[in-house]
Amino acid sequence: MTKLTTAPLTTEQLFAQLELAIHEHRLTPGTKLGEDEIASIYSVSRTTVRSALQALSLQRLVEHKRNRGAYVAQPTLREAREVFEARALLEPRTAHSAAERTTAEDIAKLQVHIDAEHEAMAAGNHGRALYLSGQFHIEIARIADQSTIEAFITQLISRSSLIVALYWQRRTAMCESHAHDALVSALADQDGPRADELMRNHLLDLVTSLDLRNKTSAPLSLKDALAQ
Amino acid sequence: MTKLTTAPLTTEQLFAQLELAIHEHRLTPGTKLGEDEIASIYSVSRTTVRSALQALSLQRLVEHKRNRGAYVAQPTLREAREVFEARALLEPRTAHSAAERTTAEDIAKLQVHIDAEHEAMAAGNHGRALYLSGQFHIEIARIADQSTIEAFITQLISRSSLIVALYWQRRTAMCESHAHDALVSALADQDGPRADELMRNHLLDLVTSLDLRNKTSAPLSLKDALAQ
DNA sequence: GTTTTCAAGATTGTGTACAATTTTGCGCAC
DNA sequence: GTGCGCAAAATTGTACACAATCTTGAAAAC
Repeated sequence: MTKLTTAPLTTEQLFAQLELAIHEHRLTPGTKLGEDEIASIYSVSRTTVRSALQALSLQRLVEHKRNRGAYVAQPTLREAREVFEARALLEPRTAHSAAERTTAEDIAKLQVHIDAEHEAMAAGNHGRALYLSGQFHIEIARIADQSTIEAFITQLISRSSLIVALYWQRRTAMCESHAHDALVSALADQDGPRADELMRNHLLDLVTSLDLRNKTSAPLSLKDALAQ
Repeated sequence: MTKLTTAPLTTEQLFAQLELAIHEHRLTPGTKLGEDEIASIYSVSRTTVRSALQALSLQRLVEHKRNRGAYVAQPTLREAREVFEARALLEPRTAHSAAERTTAEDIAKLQVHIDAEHEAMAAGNHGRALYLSGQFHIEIARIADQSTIEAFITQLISRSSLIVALYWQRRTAMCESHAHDALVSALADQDGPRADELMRNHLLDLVTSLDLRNKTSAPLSLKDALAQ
């Protein structure tokens, strides 16, 4: 997108490009990620592509089928529930910690972030809005100053993006960052318990806006349905 | 060790070998992991070695310094605290869930595990005992049937092994798997709250058996001290 | 007409070679 | 004698080439 230089991408840069594309739903679950294809698109060698794909695989963003290639991951219903259970375990407490050490700069940063979210929404760029919405949660983890938990949450956010792509029921207005506004308010007041509670409810809202009920089977990619 | 076949190792196998060596403290924090060196030891190409090292790096078991090579990670005091805070957040609840769905087979498996721990301790094989002690926690996460959280705990256990290597104060008897016995008992009774409590205390005991107090600086590797 | 088999094509997994960067050792100046 | 600088050696990062495995298509047998 914003890549105008002809300098060859490094592994980390390619990783970031692919990660962003997945976050913004330009790459949807089940999409095959052919190594030669990506290599030619970005003008890098397959070695670099493989390295980036392995990293994405360890973050559970792509699934590696032995001798069959890499595909954008398709979290099952079970995995989807697991991801949100893990988030429910980690994020409220993290928001609590974050509130207790929020600085004025943090608030300013979050406000800018939320403005960008609103802007993306207004522009109808749902992919961008979703990405920013996720980054908001990561930002809170960063404020909590817990890099280990932040890394976990980052992974969970990424996977949540895949889950949204698969199980979002369109009738609900997903990214109403109303909840984010309230969270910033709680953080500004350094009100740990309120931030905890708000985050807990926010996650519950997220889950209910998804359709995680048992379906007999939900093969969203024709290709995959035929493969079996 | 038990590698008698001349078949070339695959990436995952090499990863497992190195991971185990780190868990068992045969590789200690700060050790340089030269690519050519490992490649010749295991008779594989550097490609395979790099792949395994990248995977270990993403699990935070090795640190990759750009153009300077891979080293067995040296968690800082701060990281050490973070790891155990994350464990305190994840494991008690996971033990709670596990207790509610423990089967007879699970108990049998855990009992075998504990016996192996005792045996390794009796044999004075502390590395092995430490490894098994970690596996016990992972096994509980597996019983809880939460693969996502299990993956997180697995990583935290691995890093805990590094932390023990760095910050264990020898005067305490580390791996007294007394606590493990009690946990198995709680699981056998399907007593969730008790398992939760036991796990919480067990983790507290672990932390206090480490020396995570602030030191002005704790450069455990001469090399690293000189490098700065 | 359907099923099975086999070969050709395509794609991934691994090994090797080259380029870039860093480290290191010696020499020289001060 | 100490400090700086440059060149040689070593090590990592990337690109390329080959081997192994899987998919695909058609042809032949039933």
